[in-house]
Amino acid sequence: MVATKLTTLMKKCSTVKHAKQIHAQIITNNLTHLEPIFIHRILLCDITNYKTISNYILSILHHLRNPDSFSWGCVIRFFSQKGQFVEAVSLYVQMRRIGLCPSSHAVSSILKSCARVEDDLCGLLIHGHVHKFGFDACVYVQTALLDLYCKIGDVVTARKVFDEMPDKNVVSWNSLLSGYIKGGNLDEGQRFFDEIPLKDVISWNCMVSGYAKAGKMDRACYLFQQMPERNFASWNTMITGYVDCGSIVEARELFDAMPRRNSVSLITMIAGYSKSGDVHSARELFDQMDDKDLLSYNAMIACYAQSSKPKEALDLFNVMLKPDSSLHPDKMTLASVISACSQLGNLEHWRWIESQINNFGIVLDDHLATALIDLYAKCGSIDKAYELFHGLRKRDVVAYSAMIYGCGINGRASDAVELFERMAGECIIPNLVTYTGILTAYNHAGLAEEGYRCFISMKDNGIVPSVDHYGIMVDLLGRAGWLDEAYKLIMKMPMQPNVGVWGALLLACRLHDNLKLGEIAVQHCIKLESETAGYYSLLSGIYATVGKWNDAKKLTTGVEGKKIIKIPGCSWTQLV
DNA sequence: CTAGGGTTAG
Repeated sequence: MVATKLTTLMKKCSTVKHAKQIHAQIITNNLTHLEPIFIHRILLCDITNYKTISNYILSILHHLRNPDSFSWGCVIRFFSQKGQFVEAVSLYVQMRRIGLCPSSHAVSSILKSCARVEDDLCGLLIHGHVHKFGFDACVYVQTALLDLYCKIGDVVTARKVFDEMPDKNVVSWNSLLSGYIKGGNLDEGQRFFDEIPLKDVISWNCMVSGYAKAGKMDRACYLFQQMPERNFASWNTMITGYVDCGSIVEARELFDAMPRRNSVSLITMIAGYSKSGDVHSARELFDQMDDKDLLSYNAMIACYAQSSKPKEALDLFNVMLKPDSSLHPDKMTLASVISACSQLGNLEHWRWIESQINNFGIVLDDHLATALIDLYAKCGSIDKAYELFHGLRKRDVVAYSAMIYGCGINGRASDAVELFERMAGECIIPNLVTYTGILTAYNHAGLAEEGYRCFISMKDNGIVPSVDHYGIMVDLLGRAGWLDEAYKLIMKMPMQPNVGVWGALLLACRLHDNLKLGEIAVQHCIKLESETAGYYSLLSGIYATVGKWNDAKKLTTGVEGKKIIKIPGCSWTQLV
């Protein structure tokens, strides 16, 4: 019997090529009545190339002589499961236009799609269909409905749906539990969790995840230990929890204690090490991965970019692009790569990045555009940066900060101030980075008084200046010749001044030939950093200017070479 | 229904 044989083959089918062969045989044997079943089977295929298979599935659907509710339902479920939610919704609309009644597959899938894109309007419309087409007793549809209400934040209605369900399975319980947890209602969640008649591993994971996300690791750990069974997600949730509250050591202990690890475990640890600044350990784990996927590369490249290692980030990006790797970079990859490029501040990278974006068909979103704004601004093309900035869908604190800093380093202080004020007008609270930008702008323009006023106003926004902000201020006051004020500011610092702060004062002393403060500054500089040649050179410069030739000579004897120190708020300054 | 990734400074 050909039909039986083909059905068996379809069950085993796992590639597009194979599916097409079977499909051809169905056509030649005139077995088109099998096609709805065929679609159902192919949906079970585990095929990695979603794009190709999506188009193929659609072409089958459109070539069916009589596509019925079942066929449509299968296809809609396929798109929903593959994360193509918008496509799924559009297919549902098409199906309704033909006048077909939706199957339970179609309705539950479309509810899931609405939930994922948080489209409450479409969701409410489908809620009507649930009654209209008689799915009040279908546990799948009802569960999808209650999950939709959880996802759009309406737990009360979700509870109502739940209470009216004639049948409930563990997924229904878990969905509502997840709704309570997501809404931050841990106590209510715990009470509900205790009521679940047959808890599965997901019920437990959900509860553990709730405590972990709230930073209550003690409670999460207590539950974790009581779990009757654990899967990858259980362990990975705990690791994420420890990483998020900065306990990288505990995270690692758990990671090592896992009976088996998957790529999520490794990526979570890599991101954790990245956050704690341990690039070496991150790379060690990355190298241990057998099959590195896109997300592993993204995590490692991001780690380098965030740890001021742009060169390494770009090197790894190039490894990823090797012809045999078949990995296709996405927005996440490019965001880190752009960040790396702008750290290098090299104009050549600009064109290269643009070609990469085009090559890989990456569509700019606000995140990526913000990274590009930074790149353009650092390359001195403030107009291009502005162009992108105006094109943003939503301008957040990061975008404003990048733009303000960009104006600052390009000597456009008035633009920076205007942006800063417009930002306040939009009720966006500036953060530490924003103040670094605006103070840098004042510094570059030599606007000491305005800069100082801005610095003082930081506390109005509840921002505590960091040591770097003090560095910029000392530089700003010092360059303006207000050396005593700069020194007083250092004395009032609530934290230990670093070499950047004292270096800025020393530089200002050289600029204005202030020997008294210069000697103090240089003492602190050499105490904080043993490489002292540059500091002594500066001091000897002051001695020379004020005519103390002997002191100058004493200092310069044995001192050779140049020293580069970093003064926050200004560019790399080479001191001779 | 549970677990992993991006942008601003230094």
